[in-house]
Amino acid sequence: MRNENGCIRVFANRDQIERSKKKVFEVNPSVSKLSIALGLAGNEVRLNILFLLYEESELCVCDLSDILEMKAPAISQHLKKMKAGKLVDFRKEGQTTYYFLNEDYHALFEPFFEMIANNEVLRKVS
Amino acid sequence: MRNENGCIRVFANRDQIERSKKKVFEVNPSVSKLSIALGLAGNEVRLNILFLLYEESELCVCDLSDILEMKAPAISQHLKKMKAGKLVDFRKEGQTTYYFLNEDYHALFEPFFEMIANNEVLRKVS
DNA sequence: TATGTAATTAAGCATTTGCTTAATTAAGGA
DNA sequence: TCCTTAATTAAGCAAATGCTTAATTACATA
Repeated sequence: MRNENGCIRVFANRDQIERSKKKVFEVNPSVSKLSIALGLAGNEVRLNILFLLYEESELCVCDLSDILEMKAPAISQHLKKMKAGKLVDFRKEGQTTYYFLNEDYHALFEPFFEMIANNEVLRKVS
Repeated sequence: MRNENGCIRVFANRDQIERSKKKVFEVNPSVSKLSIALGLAGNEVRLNILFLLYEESELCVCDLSDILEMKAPAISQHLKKMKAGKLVDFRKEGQTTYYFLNEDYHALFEPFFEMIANNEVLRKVS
């Protein structure tokens, strides 16, 4: 009973496999969207940026550059990615660009930001 | 007023910068841990695996290979990373290895899994 | 108009990621 | 023992990531 991926076993739970395949197909839009958002948040620099925007409401590139002690282009490129993913939005004031959290992602990630603020992320883990 | 990262402005909010720098330093352990976890979950294949383990309680490499229609080594390598990050754990039964969600990460990601199950992740976004 | 600042974009590069195929390890059954 | 199966590991490689410095754009102001 070989399939195209090399698994051969006789005793697979065919119902479970078929049910799961259907499920994966159905939820694909959600998984796809969420994996992009989590991937963007899943970088230490970007998570710091998101957390700082959560705490301070809004910050400009130069602020973030000062706070995180990184060069402006590096910060700008991270913000560009998060802007493309809609995690953050911005407003311009003169030559300054202020970034802030997108409302939906603010809500989505708020529990994580609160955990970070209280420094209680996965206390039990490693 | 140039600093080492090239930002020059006179009108920076020094209090805000200093307060934020201190905060970033303090919460670093949480941010670091969480960014690793989110980075692991922030991949479409791995998020599918985590969601499937949430839905089915446990699955072996061959099951996941069948469901996701990917070769066993690819699945195995993803599981290896998540095992290293403690997101998943496993038990052996004969020559079969069953993987399941780590308890703490089950709790941490449960809201996301529920959103996926109901296909209601960021309905409003893009 | 000329100069300086904020931000972005471009180009280059080392590192990481995620797959592939092949080889290896380990367990079960004839 | 020999053969099959489950899983992992190794090796190779194309693509993506994340920084750097340099160049460019846009705005403010002397």
